[in-house]
Amino acid sequence: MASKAVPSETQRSKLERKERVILEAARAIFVDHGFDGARMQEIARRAGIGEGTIYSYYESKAELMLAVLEQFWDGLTLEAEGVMASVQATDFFDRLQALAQYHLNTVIVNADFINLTFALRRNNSEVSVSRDHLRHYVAVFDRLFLRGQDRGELRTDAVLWQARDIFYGSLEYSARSIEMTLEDDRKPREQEPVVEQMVSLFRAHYGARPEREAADGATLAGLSRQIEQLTEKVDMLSGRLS
Amino acid sequence: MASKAVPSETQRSKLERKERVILEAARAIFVDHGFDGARMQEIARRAGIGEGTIYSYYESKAELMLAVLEQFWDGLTLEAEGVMASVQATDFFDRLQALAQYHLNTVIVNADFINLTFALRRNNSEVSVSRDHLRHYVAVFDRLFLRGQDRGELRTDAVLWQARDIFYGSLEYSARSIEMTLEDDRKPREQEPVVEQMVSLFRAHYGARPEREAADGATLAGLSRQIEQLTEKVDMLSGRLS
Amino acid sequence: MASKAVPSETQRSKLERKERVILEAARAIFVDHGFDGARMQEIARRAGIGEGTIYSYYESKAELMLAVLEQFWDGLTLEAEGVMASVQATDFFDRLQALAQYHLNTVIVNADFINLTFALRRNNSEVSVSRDHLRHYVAVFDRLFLRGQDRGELRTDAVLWQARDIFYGSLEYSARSIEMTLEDDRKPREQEPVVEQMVSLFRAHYGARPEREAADGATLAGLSRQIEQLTEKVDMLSGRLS
Amino acid sequence: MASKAVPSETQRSKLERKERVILEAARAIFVDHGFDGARMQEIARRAGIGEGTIYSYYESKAELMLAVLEQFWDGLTLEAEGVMASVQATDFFDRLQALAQYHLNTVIVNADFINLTFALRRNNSEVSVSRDHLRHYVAVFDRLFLRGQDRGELRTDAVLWQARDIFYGSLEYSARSIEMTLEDDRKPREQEPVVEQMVSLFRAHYGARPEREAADGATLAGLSRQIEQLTEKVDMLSGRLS
DNA sequence: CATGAATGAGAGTTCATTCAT
DNA sequence: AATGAATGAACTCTCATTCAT
Repeated sequence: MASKAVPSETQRSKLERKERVILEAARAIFVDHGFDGARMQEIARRAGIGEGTIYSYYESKAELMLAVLEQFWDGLTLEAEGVMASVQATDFFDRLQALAQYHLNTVIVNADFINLTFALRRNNSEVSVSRDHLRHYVAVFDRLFLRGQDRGELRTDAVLWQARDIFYGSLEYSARSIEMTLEDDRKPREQEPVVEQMVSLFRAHYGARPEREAADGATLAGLSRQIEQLTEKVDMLSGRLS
Repeated sequence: MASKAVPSETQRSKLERKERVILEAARAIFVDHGFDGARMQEIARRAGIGEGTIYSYYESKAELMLAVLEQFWDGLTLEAEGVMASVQATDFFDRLQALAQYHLNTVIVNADFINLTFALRRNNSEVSVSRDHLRHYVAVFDRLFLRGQDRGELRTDAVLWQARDIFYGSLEYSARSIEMTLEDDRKPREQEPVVEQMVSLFRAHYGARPEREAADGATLAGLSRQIEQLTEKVDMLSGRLS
Repeated sequence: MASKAVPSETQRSKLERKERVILEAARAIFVDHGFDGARMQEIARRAGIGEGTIYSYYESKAELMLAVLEQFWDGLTLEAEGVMASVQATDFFDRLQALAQYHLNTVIVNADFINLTFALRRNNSEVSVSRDHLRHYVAVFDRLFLRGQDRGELRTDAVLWQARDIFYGSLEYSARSIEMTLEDDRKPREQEPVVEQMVSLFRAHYGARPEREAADGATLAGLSRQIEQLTEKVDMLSGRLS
Repeated sequence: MASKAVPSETQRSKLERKERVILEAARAIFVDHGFDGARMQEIARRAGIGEGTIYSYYESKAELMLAVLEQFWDGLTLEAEGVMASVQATDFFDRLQALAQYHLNTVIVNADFINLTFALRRNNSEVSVSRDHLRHYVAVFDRLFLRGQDRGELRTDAVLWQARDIFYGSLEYSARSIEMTLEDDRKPREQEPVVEQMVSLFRAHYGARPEREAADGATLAGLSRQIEQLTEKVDMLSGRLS
């Protein structure tokens, strides 16, 4: 950088490439051995560089881990958005199925990192992925859900946060269960039923019901939502006062 | 002589007490710093004993961690069973609410350990809590659900594993969300709505529906409860303002 | 001791018996694992007593080792003297053969201790067997040799210390060689030839030679013995082949 | 780049020099305190390097000790061969005297290591110098002796292994005696008489006797050698059959 | 006197980080 | 900029010795 006034594009891209190589190597090693179990030497060897070189890209092991985790979550977000973009269907439930499929598989494949992200948030203040990175990921679901409501496919009185918790929570719990049965049982649990059941739960529970009693039902549901919104306002007010 | 052949009750209980002290200290330190971050010296200091003493109770750090984790999960199971035993109601949904309440709170308080349990299962084969310990815990839900089906309160075509995944998965995900809002936001998410929404999800989705007014009745009851809570909040708010 | 003015014979002998038990156990463990490799706990367990008890007999591990070593050398001396006493023959060379046989076997069986004795003399000033104990042992040879000179069986111009060095040194070196071939070779070196060659060396080199035919006689006798041994081997071989 | 692909001669020799420094320091500390008594920290301090550095040259304390011991024995072998090469005389006994002188002095100076070598072979399987290293050393004597037989200076019926055991065994035993008198006595035993007596023993006992009865003696000796060769053949035959 | 649970200093070893080349 | 040899603090675990019972 300092050696030339304007680093050529080649130099810049070279550095960026090396940074990617380091991140990739670090990711592989961190996944295999966890944060404490990973050794910088092994990461360097896998990246095909010297140990010291890592330190001209990242200040410490913790910072490297952080970069890996943030890249991981950003990657997830991009992938999830890619999945949403590539789904032809406009129907909410078809799109939900695609997202569920993607998320379930992702969680199974990357369970280590998802665990690590939250495990490290607690007892290693140095390695704490910012909430924003995590929120961006779940925002994919939020957008899908809100659009479903806008399009009249979902009940308008549905509570977003609950739907979100159910969606991600159940899938992650299922992933863990699936993985545990993989370890030594004969018949491992499959992924498809999990996805299907999730979609059918959403269809039954959050799907709009265009039937006759809609009037009364809608009235009650509407009341409920109004109350909830009011509650929220009161909460915020109370928050400001404290 | 006699003291050797038959260790007196005093001696035996002394040893057992010391073992408990060690486990308790170990648990505290492991929670604070994770497995690798925990120092045996600190555990010893907290237990008020010498470092070497730990090793006459547990062969290694890993074994100690394992004992802590298994004791933790066994404790959770016992507590959950205790909660179920102490709930007077026989109604499935009331009992479910009690269990959800307990689990949500437990998961918030002990998120560290739950994370640790699964994080260690992956990259530290030495510290791997047996599946049985984990299964015993979720069996509490399974028994409750099956009984609900037997009593005709739940649809008999419901899939147990899905219900279980939704129950535990959503609650744990919610707990994580709640905790993240606790860290630095003004208005933390509350536990009660999570529990209530979970119960009402089960009621709507898994509940047997013999009568048609049930839906309305339930909704009205729910509304009533929401209003009550809102009232309470407004009261508190006005209390603060005065 | 203090509890009664005069400890009864029973008490005294009890203590002595326990002391013997400790020494025996210590010896076994020290031989198996060396000084540093031996653990006091294992010695106590083998002696069938508590760990602390050892310390009321010996101040430290080093002192215990010292006691073991001194007892060992005293035992060797007594045994060697016993061998000398039990040999009927008065002929020097017959007696020498008995002593050589005993020493060679002893050195093979107790090589560990002999090594340990001298290894510890160097780098562990605490565990240093007094020279007297060692001298007492070799004095057995000295007396035998001097008597042989007195009786006119040995040249009077022979140098005692050289004869002694050759006797003990060669036998110990042979023992080491024999042991090394024992480890993994098919055909281990035997003890008998070593003893015989030692005796014949002494006969030839230190024996008084009054008669001239003695040389021939001795040679012929040697040939006769060699032929006998060969016959025996051939017999055994032909036995196996049949 | 160039520095990586081809480590300059300077770099290579630097590493080799450091390795020598470590070995030298380790040797000094091991000699002073024995294997278990030696502290890695002290070795590092003496070598003027950090503790961890040792471990990039040797995997463990045991491996370091092994390297020290093997270097020691290889060094002895080279020195002994050097002594043999530098002796002008072709006469067997002159050459033997040189070797005896060298060995006796070596054994006195390095008694620690020789003891350690064999002490560790027993109760520490990790630190066991290969038999080959030890055999190479004694092969110096074997070659000298066989050449003496070829040149007609030594009796052809002499048994090599006995001569070897006597040579090395006596000298080592003498060394030990000399050392023990050094410790606190007024008049220490000297080295020269030991060497001289050893040479004169060989001259008298193994030297060829060109005197008159040579005819008869030779015949008898020849018979003896024939028998011995036959014995050896029978042994080999028996070895093959087992 | 005998015990063995408790101790804690000290051992070998690891590995993130530094820095001379 | 890149390297990897060097570092040494910090780790887990051992075990001779002590001492309350």
